[in-house]
Amino acid sequence: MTELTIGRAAKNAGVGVETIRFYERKGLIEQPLKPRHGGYRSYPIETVRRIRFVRQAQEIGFSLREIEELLSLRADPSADCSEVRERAAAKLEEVDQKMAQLGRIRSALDELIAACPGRGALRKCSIMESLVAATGETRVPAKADHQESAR
Amino acid sequence: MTELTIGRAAKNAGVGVETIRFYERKGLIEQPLKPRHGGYRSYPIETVRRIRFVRQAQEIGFSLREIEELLSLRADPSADCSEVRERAAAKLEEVDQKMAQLGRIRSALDELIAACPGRGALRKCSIMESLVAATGETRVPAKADHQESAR
DNA sequence: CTGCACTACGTACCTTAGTACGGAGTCAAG
DNA sequence: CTTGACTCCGTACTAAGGTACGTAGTGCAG
Repeated sequence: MTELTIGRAAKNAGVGVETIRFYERKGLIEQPLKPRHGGYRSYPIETVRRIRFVRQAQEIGFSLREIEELLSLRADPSADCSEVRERAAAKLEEVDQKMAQLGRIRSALDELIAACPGRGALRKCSIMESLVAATGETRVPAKADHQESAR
Repeated sequence: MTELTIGRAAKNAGVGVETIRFYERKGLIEQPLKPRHGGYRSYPIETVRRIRFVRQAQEIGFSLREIEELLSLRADPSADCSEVRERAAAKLEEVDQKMAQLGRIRSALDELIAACPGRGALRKCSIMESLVAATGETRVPAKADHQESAR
């Protein structure tokens, strides 16, 4: 049997026991309400993977709610796929936006590092300036509010 | 003059007025303690850009504390660069890790979408399965604790 | 010169994501 | 068959990141 107690599962997943119970309450992982050994929870390694996924997804800015949405995406051929496709496509969009932003910050950091030991007059000195240089300045109207239509 | 009131700055940056005050307290943006017009805060468009940066960085999983660290990176040729370089390199590392994870999720979503309308037996049905397939299964010891050395 | 919108400041309150606690039951090595 | 480690459950507490609120002071369009 490849089932783990909550303690072992927590250790393997790199979280605390309480966190697992918390995720269970939140519905992020199915609680094993089957009559388990002496009233103790028992987890398949699958659940450990799931918890790891949750943590990794958090690191890149997904909330638990969003992660639940991700995890609930299932391509069941017997169900109507179009809805799942749509939701998956929407998530993909989000992911791509995150990648783009990450890429901008990455270039800015690169530039910063490159500019660092350069002698002579530096133009790009901070992340902000590198970003502006890298993205071509997002225009700020600075005026033109006062009478707004949509809220 | 290209200075904005807090209300205009907030609108331009896409946040609430209270959020700007909050960021000021946190030290994320410099508070204009210069004797501004009638006791009112006044912001350069630069600050609006900064706030936008904060929001974008949050979207990809940086905390306000980390964002402050990012923003404080400055390649000043007159200061000692090595420390800035080091911190920038560390951040770059973090960014790359985020990108990798984002990439994995992206592939999993791609695969999910591709698998969706396929007739016949589906093997990869959920994000988790696509991920496992994409990453080649991280081994879980499942045993070998009970007597641990390092904490 | 008046009125409404905007601002200041401080404090209180909210949500998200855990963490900690206490008392009672369970397991298994010795 | 005892004892120390582990688990159960419910409730309480934290920290981060805002958001709202009340009172009082500006600013400017009409």
